[in-house]
Amino acid sequence: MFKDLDPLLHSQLRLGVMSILISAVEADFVFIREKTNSTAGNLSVQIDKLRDAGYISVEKSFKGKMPRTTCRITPEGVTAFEKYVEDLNSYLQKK
Amino acid sequence: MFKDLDPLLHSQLRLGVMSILISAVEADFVFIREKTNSTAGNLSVQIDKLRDAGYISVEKSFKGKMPRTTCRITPEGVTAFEKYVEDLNSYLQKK
DNA sequence: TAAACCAGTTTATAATATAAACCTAATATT
DNA sequence: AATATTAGGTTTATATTATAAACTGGTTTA
Repeated sequence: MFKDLDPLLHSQLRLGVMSILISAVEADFVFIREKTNSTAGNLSVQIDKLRDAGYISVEKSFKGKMPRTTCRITPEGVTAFEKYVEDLNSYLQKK
Repeated sequence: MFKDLDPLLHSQLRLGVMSILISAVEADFVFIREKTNSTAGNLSVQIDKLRDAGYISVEKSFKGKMPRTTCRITPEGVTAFEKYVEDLNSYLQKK
């Protein structure tokens, strides 16, 4: 009846990160932090988890002299996100 | 950009319980346990939380000699569920 | 009458999310 | 030129949550 929901995606902040990345080519740390209204510490941890799962790739570079962290969704991330959305539908059928 | 998700509903098991109850007049403990494929202990805890929040009502009776726990969704529960589904949509927009 | 079973509850533990504290370097202030 | 402030994070500690294990009270079966 109900599909198991990917626990990595069933988290408000990680889902927000994935939601941003699925509709953008890339997004940097500060942009994501602002859009998700999260703290840097929490975002840092959640980005690590998404990267460890292979759902996103993370690239560190410099914008001028300042560090910059850029995230992109991977093909596996796209697949996982789409599956999550589909699985979620098993819970949301209206009466 | 993203709506905060009601933490009480953003839980696989509690969402499953609410999903069952929104489309049924009532459902008993055993039925819910089977449909959600959960353990009795976990379900007991999650049902308490939903009841404490006023999202469901819980009635204890006997079916013959055996105890029976029947759950129903409350109007507040319906409202909360509908809001959750709507808020969730802010995360699920497809590219 | 003992063993197994049903319908749960309580409690302990594991997992997770979040915030607080910290780090390194750049820029602005006195 | 020192000192404070800001930027862009990371690490670590704590609070919350989910889950499983153990237990309770009663019932049915052998």
